[in-house]
Amino acid sequence: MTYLSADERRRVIVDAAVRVIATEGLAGATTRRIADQAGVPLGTLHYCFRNKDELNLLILGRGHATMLSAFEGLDREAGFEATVREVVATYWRWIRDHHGLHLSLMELLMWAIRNKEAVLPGRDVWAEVNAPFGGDLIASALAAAAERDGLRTAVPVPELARFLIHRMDGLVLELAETSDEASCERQTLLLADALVLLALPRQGSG
Amino acid sequence: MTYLSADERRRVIVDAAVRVIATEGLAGATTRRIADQAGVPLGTLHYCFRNKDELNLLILGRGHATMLSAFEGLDREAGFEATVREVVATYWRWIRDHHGLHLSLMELLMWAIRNKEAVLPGRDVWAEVNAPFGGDLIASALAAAAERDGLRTAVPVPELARFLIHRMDGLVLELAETSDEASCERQTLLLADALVLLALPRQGSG
DNA sequence: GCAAATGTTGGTCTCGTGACCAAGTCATGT
DNA sequence: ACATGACTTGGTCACGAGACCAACATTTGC
Repeated sequence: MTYLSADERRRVIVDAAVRVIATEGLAGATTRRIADQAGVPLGTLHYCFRNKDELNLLILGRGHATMLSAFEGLDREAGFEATVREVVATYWRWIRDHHGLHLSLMELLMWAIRNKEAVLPGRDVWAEVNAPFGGDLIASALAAAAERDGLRTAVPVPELARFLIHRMDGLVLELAETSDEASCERQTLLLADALVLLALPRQGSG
Repeated sequence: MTYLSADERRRVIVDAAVRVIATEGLAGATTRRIADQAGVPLGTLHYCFRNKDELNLLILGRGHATMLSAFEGLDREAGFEATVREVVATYWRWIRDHHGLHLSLMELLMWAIRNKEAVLPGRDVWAEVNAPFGGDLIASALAAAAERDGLRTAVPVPELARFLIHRMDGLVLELAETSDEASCERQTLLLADALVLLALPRQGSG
């Protein structure tokens, strides 16, 4: 095994861990299996990480970062409706192509929620792990698009972003349960429609 | 310990298991803890259930049944919009008041998905566990309400029902992550609005 | 080119925990 | 009193986490 800096080695192990957890689930992602997948002895793993909690958090971070990268190709010139549809479609494609991983990230998220205090005493797991992703990227993309259109949305953009993100969370379960890609894809179209309708100023109310 | 029929004993244990899983999570719901909570020795638990998988499935079923009962008071005379809002509000109240349980049910669901073949070889976990709940109850309530209004929805009612159910799934995570009830409640209002907008026949398209 | 720091190996040990089972005991109806 | 079903006890077996270690390899600074 080649010589790597501890940082590089950590990267390699976390990558392997992401692979393991995507296929085996959180419960099946034992330190031994991860070490095995990374091609390093167990001792190395304990040399690189204080404990499994630390590793888990890094997996969560890496997973979200991977997801983030799916949104890099977003068209930053498009109008509001086009942007909504593009974000939803991109998100959907990512889930479809990585649903094992996304499911596991949800398991990890639940784990983090349940072990908040033990894992990150006093800190806000959610804000730390997710805000850079959902909170910023999607909300700001939508806000910028709305601004380009001179659109003052009927519902605040951050609320629309959360609506989008968490409907997609539901979709992960839906896909895992039914394995019906066509139906799930139809749901994403529905979601895009809904977001557009919610955003447009309405006749009836303010 | 009093003598009970095996069926009664099973009921008691499943009840205890639901309590344990709601507070400790799936990983923390060990046979020992469950037996402890039920006030029976560990052996009794293995006397009553073939194995833990069987118990898990029963917990899942009980959890969903509990949830089902929240919808018993639905107004079966109301129109479409009122029914949508009532279903969403009822669902939301249940989640808010039982979010530990709902979170655990999602963990169990993931477990069932990952162990499909081992647990229910050949059978469809999802259809068996969830269809009686979401698929039937909510979809049929909405369909009946639409019919009362003479409303031919722009989107098929079953799709609206799935949209509703899985947006609520996302909400469970959202609530667990943020603990921000007010924000989550606003999201439910948004969801109801979206469903109504999606259902109404639109000007632009067919 | 040498020494010190850093990373690697592979193995072992303990500790806790989890699922599960076999053989026994007890209650209850007949 | 005795058969049967209901429960108890005490254990087995497997496995994961985490810690430790002693020798070995590779860099890096000097």
